[in-house]
Amino acid sequence: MGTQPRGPGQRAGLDRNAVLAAARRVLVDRGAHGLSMRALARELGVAPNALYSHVSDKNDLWDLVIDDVLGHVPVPDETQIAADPVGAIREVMADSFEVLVTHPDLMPQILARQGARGVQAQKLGVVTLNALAAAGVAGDEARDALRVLIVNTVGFAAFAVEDGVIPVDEIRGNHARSLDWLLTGILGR
Amino acid sequence: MGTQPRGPGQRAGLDRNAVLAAARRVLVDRGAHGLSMRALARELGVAPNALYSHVSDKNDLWDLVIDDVLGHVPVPDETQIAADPVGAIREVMADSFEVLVTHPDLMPQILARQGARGVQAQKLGVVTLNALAAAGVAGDEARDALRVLIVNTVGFAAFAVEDGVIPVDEIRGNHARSLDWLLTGILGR
DNA sequence: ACCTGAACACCGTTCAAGT
DNA sequence: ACCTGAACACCGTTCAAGT
Repeated sequence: MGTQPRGPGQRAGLDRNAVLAAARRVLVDRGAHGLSMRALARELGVAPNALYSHVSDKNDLWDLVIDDVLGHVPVPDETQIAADPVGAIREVMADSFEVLVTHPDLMPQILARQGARGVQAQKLGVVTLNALAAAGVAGDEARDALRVLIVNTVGFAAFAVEDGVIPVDEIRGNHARSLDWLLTGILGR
Repeated sequence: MGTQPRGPGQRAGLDRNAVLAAARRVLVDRGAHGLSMRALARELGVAPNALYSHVSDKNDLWDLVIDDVLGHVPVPDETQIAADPVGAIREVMADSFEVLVTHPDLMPQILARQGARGVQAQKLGVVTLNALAAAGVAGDEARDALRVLIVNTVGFAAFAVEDGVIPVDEIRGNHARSLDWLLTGILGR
């Protein structure tokens, strides 16, 4: 729409939030594979290196994007956890799977950074630990259980590659059953 | 060692096996991240595009490398499976974890191709299904169980990134415990 | 502080040509 | 059939300079 090219020193009016918003758009349009610094700059109508004023590097961008995605997972409230802790755990994991499976090509990055350390990720971790405690699982066992549940859910989401031979419905079913099995084991029958 | 540069038409004496062997070397030296077509060509003292005579593309190379890695997992024999099927399952998964954790940065690729379809991968799948059958799990349930066990094992191996804050020993412990829980659930207490 | 231009050291892959 | 040279369309990141 007639955006004039800028010379050196002319501002584009970017900030960390605008960069994230653009990253979201590139992510849904071109997938995680297509989310490059240069493609992101193109989306913003900006020189590639301009991004480094708002993001320290691509790793920082990944952290931003991943926690943004995890922010879409609904968090069960305390009364719900108290009423049905096991149901709450099942729900968090099922909801997480649904959100994660939207971007299966993003999951490798999540696993490779050991489950994401962002604000949203930690929030999900805390409520799951609370639910486990309410279900009678605490201490080392709870930490183990949380990690197993995360690896399982992220792993199945990663398993659901776009051009995959296996339909997502089937993988969703696998994930649900794995949840049953894990909870049986964790809760000690 | 005085290797003369070749002109067009001069053979380098490559074959699919030599390419794989070089890929193995690059993989241990520079990691999965450093295993590029160009780096592989450099290792072989050959032009980058020369590889396309022995490998259809990089995806094909990944398939080759992944199945090669999986080939290092010891396969339990039939008598062992018959004697202690559950122990055999536990052993295959633990052994797989040990082999896979050697190249944690390779695991994202494995998950993204839905568990590897190579010869070695299928062999491991068949013996695990046999062990499940011997333990009384068959049909759909066995197929589900196999997939859950694979996702869990590959997922934990992916979780063990090199520069990770979490030591491998701890992740190995998590994996062992997750195996217990899963088997408890799968075998119906 | 926020941006551009130019550059560096990379990628995967294709196409034409040589033997 | 197996290889090289050259090229195309990309990467992430840094450095100097402009306002």
